[in-house]
Amino acid sequence: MTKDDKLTEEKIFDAATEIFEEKGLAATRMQDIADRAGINKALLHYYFRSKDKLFNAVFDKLAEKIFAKFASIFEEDMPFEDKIRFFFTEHIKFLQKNPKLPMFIIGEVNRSPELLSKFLDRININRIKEKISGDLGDDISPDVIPHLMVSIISLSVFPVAAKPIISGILDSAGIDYDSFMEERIKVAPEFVINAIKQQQVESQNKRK
Amino acid sequence: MTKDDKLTEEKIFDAATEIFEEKGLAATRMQDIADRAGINKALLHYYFRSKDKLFNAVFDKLAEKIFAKFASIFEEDMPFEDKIRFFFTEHIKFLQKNPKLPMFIIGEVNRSPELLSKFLDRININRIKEKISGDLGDDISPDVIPHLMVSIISLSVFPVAAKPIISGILDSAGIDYDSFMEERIKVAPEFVINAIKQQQVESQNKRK
DNA sequence: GTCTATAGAAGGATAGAC
DNA sequence: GTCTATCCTTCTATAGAC
Repeated sequence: MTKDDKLTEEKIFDAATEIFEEKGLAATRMQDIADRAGINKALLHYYFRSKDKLFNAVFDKLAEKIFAKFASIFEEDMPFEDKIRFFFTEHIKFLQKNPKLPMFIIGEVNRSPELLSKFLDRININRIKEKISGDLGDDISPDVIPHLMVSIISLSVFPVAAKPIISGILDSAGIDYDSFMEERIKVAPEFVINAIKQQQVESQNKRK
Repeated sequence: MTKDDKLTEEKIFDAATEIFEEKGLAATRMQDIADRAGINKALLHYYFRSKDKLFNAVFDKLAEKIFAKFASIFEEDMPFEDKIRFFFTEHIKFLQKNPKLPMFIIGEVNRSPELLSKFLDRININRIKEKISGDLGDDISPDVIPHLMVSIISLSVFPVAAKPIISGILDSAGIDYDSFMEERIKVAPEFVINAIKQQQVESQNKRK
């Protein structure tokens, strides 16, 4: 494979990534990808054979991207409250740079759930669960740890995934979406930390 | 319009609703709608002229449906903590009955943001903001009320919108999705209530 | 109002020249 | 490796018989 091959293949792959991420598989046209890549439609098939194969290559790459950060963050060696703050900072900043990514992944997995297998093995939920459980001590029941995890993800992903709607509603109240998300980097972790603290307080009161 | 007209038009509309909600505009085929309605493809055009017009009729109906409950819940006359509990109970139960609805709305609005105008006027965020502000008193800054609202919506909608992914991840940890969501009706409101309580405690400590 | 048949457009994929 | 031209399937939409 010569250097030029590589360049063309990359141009196609990058263009496909942008358009698939934006529109999803069903609404994407091979012609649009060719146009954005600045090459001919036939070349798409020369390099990737079919629309499906090109899509799968793109999906793999993007699934890799979105789950790369996840697991590692809670492995860090720092106080739990700082982990929460660190997570929201890193995660929201990442999502701001890749605002279309969550909806793309959720939408396509929704359409064909077999795509799940492509990244499920990347996530060891029990490992994370134990980590958090160890951090939080006996005042938090292990049964609510999965809820805590889902809550944290919901709080950081949803406002980005539903950006057009949230943005529209905020706008109607005179609030700028971007400023709102900047605030959120601070507000969201404190929300979570407060909920956990209060839970611990109540749990200790009961024991007395 | 005779009685039979009405029946056929409804059959088409209902079939279209199911399929659009499931697959979205781009992936939906008129033939699939005709098949599910048990009638001929030509009839779709007889009653709704074009795919786009049929889609818009369906979208209007579904947008109406998902936002109907929203505003009213916080108008209820009860203690704030009960409002939170009431909201999650009602909202999660509603979403369990309509699991495809959030992704449909978010996905289609994402694709063409002009759809937003169809329901934005239904939501008076400042009205809700004032209600909540009144309920919470001075210990919660008015600036964080929008964050609180977005957090509440995130916590209830996201786990349903991302059902295939959440379900898959939970499954790999031996947790059943439906049981998880039943728990969530109780866990999520307590999470929010705890966060607010702790916030109020800290705010009062500062003042002393 | 409902059907069959078909027009007409769009999109994925391939053949073949260079 | 890249292009033009074209095939073939799929899909929306309409014409016209009943």
